Parts: sequence; C-alpha cells; structure tokens
Amino acid sequence: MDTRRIAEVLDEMGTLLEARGEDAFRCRAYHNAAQALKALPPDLSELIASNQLGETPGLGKSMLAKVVELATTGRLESYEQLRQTTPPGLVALLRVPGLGPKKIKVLREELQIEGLADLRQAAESNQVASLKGFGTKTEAKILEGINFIESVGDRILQSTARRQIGPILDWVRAQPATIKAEACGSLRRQKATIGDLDILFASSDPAPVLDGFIHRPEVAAVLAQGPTKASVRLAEGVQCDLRGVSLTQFPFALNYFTGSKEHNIAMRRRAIARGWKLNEYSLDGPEGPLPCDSEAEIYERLGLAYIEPELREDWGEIEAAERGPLPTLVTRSDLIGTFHCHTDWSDGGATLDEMVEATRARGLTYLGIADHSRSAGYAGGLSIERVRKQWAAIDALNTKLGQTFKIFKGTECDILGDGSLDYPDEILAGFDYVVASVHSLFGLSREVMTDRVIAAVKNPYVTMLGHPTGRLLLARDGYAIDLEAVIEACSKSGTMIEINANPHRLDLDDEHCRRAKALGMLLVINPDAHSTGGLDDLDYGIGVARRANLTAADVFNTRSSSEVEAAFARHRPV
DNA sequence: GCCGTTTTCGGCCCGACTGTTTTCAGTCG
Repeated sequence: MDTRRIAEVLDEMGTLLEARGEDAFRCRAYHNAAQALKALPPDLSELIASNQLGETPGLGKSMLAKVVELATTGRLESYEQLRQTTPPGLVALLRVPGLGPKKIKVLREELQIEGLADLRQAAESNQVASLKGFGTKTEAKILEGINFIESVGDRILQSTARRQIGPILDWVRAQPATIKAEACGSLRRQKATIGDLDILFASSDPAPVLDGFIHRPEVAAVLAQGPTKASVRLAEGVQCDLRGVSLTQFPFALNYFTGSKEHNIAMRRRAIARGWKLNEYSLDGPEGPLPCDSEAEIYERLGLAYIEPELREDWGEIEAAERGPLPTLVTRSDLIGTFHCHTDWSDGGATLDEMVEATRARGLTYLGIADHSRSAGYAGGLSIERVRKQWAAIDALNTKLGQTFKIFKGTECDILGDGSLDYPDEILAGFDYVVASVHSLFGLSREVMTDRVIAAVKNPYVTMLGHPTGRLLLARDGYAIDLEAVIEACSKSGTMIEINANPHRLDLDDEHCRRAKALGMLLVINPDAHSTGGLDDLDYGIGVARRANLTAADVFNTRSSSEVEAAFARHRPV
C-alpha cells in the first residue's frame, strides 16, 4: 500500500476513535502520524528495509507496526476491527456544528443515536434537550446543523468563497474604525475548496464593525457574537467569521487565523521549545513580549525563513524554512502566455480575435488555442476539414499580429477508449502542440483507464496531458486511475501535465504536482477558458502551483514565446 | 498513542464563545 493511502487509513482511524469518544490525545496521535507520513516518499519499502521509518517523529512503536503492516500486507487488523465495531453513521455526527466527541458519546449512550437520521428524529421529538449538558438551544442548533449539512454540504469552491467574501471584505475595509483587513483561513492558503470564510481586521474599536457586520444583508443567522468576534451564516449557507484585534496583535492573529491548524501547532511547539509562548495575540518570552510588525518577523524570531500562506500545511515547510530561505513561488505575473483555450470554433463563447484581445489585455504575449477534437460531438469538436480551416485562420491572424503576439495551434484531443488519439498522426503533426484529455468512458476499471491514459501520453505527438483525473470538485470524483503511474509515464516520455485552472477542476491537484516536481517534470497552468473571462481562472491554477511549492522555473508557460516554440520543436517526432 | 538532558509518568496549543450551569465543560478554529 502506498504512503498516501496509509496516511488516509490512519486519519480515518483517528476520526473513528474521535466519533467513539476515545481519548482525544490518542486520536490526535493517529492524525499526527498521518501528517508525518505525508512528507515521506510514496513507496516506504526502502525506509522499512533500512529500519529508518521509526525515526520519523510521530511514529512510535505501536504506530510504526501499524504502518509497516499496511505497507507490506495492505491490511491492518486493528483498522478492520475498528471499522466493524463503529456504526458507519457515527462519523457524520462530527460534522454537525456544536457536536464533538463528548456530546456524541452522551447521545449514543443515552439515546442510542448512531447517525444523522437518528439524531434528527431524537431532536425533532425533543429527546435531546432533556439530556444532561444539552438544552433547548443545543437541540435547535443541532437541527439547524443537520439541515445545513443535508442541503448545501459543508464545503464550497474557492471561486464561490471569493465571490461571497469580496463585498464583505470591501465593506470591512471601508469602515472608519478599520485600520486594515485580510481574508484568512483556507482561502488565504488557496485551498481548492473552502469550509468557511474568515476575515480579520485591525482596529482600536472593533465593536461598531462587528455590529455592522451581523446586520449585513448577506447574513441569514448570527451564530455567535462577542466583543472581538462574530460568526454568522450567510444566506448562501456558508459560515463567515469576523474577528477584530489591535494593530500590534494583527500579525500574530493573521498568522494564527490563516492556519493551517497543523502549521499553527508546529509553530507553537517551536515557541515552547525556546521557552516562549505563541498565541493569536503575541509572542512572549520570559522577559516579556517579543513584538513583531509582520508575519515575516514572527518566522524570523522563531529561526525560520518566511513561509508563504499556501505552504502552511505542516508538510515539511517548517523544516525547509529552518534550513534557509524558501524558493520564490510562482506568481501570476510570471506567466507570459497560456495554453488550452477554447473558441467558438468548438464550445467556447468567444471568437479567435476576442480571445487574442483578451489575452493581450491580461499582459500575456502568446495564446495556445485548443478546441475539441472530432469525437467530442457534444462540444462541437472539429472535423479534420475544420481543423485545416482553423489553422488557416490562425496563420492569417498571426501574420497580422506580427512580432507582438503569437497564437499557437493546438487541440484538446480526446483520448479514445483504447488510448489512441482522435486524429491521425498526419493531422496531429500539423499542430504546434496537443493536449490529450479523457472525455468519455469514465467507468473503465482502474487498470484499463491507467493503461489507456499511459498509452496516450506515450504518443510522441502529445505535448500535455489535460485534466488528468476528470474530477469536478464537490460534484464528481475523478475516474479510477493510478495517477502515480501516469505521472511516472509522463516523466519518462517528457509529456507535461496541465494544472487545469478551472475552479471546478483544479486537476492536477497540489499533492500530485509536488510528486511531478520531485520527478523533475514541468507543469503547465492551463485556464481551459471557454470565454474571455475564463482566462482569469489562471489565478486558481497559480494557487495550486504555489501550494505545490512550484517556482517559475517549474511552470512551462513562464517561458517566452521563442522558448516555447523551441520546446515544441524538440518534443515532436522528426 | 507519542514523547523525554528538569519527567519513563504525565504532559500533550490555547483562547473565545456558548449553553448549561450556578462555576465550567465542550466545541471551535
């Protein structure tokens, strides 16, 4: 079993133990061990053989034995037992706001509640309010929480989060009492999906801002309200927290509320190791406070180089920052051009000219067109005849544009069921580049799907693999595929993998981008734009790349137009 | 369940807020 899956098993065990109300520190030990594993290579056999695995902090004697059992046999007796003896619905109860391990234990012991349906029934018949430690408000809150989970789910897309937080953040910033304000939490870390919205502001008088906030038109319900913090549920369902601190507290609070939780814990441990104390308000030594004007200073005080928000997951960034400055992460302004854009030749909404104009307006100097191939009937895929016509149109436009801008002729070519491509070689040879994507037969077995995609990326005309898992965030899981094997195959054949920047996809994900980088591969941030506005999705792709620790050198579309041309020429068969 | 040069037992990040209590436990981030 690979490392990632082992980490998932340990995480699940920790969660199952929590739902059962076991000792909280024991539960955390499982999560900590899972976290520690994420920094290790996908195949543990070498570490096991050389007896080095046990040196990993967080893996004690007992945990080590579990990891070895999983890695070598693919099974774990204690895991299977735990699953068998824990009601499957119990874990869902942890997602109900206001319910934690202790309350769940009471519900289970007193009312035999083992899932959301049981809980709803008990709450609706007022059995919950009479339990010790519960009351009518808790009961009402539980019902509201179940409704929330069952209606909208508990995460939203990053793009949805940005749209919702925008007007609120602008409003907070515009308040006279506000000195400055930032969005924190997983949004600042640019996670693909977001659980809730966090806004932090600095002020010497936070009360009027908090009061105005809870009366905003977007607010559907006030969940909590104190002198420094207010929590609301917005009309669209997501929770939004607003916290006010003083200007001197701001850097500490910004760091704390940006998280991740794991990163914070590691930071606090580091402070403790120096005999200091770190919290959301200050860093304190034995002789008093150690003031910091910025997050960078907090890291400096703790003997660390600055760590960008996107890296704060306790995936090894603290150890890296201990050794010295971290590489400069890629930014939007590093991108010089873009690939994988659609036009109205297939299912895009804009003309070729409009896409060129929009690309130039965004400061880019080349545009790769990649309309759908002929089998993609649903998306107006181009027949060979139409391909030739589009080439002529692009040639004409390129001539008109002269040296100032370059359009690359590409295609998003379907990978057919057997792994062959949707155009014959002589047509593929006419494109500057080829993005190969799966758009059909999602239900193939993992083995067949993996072979199919690997066959396609081995095709010498294929320049990039498009959205490698086909996932649609919060809507559809990716198809079954051995992504590790696909990445390795791409590495061998010199095929790039795209980071599809559409906020519904973000595919390849950050974790596998790290893997690709470790193999020395180039990634390419592709907006998969179907309109001029779709070009702005590049920002989401940048977020994935930054979370994956990618620098400009790791991203293909930071290369100049002439470097791109040379790279295409090198890649294609002679 | 992990960890250790003040500890092999007794800690484990910690502060705000809520609701249910009548001084605090539980949850959350």
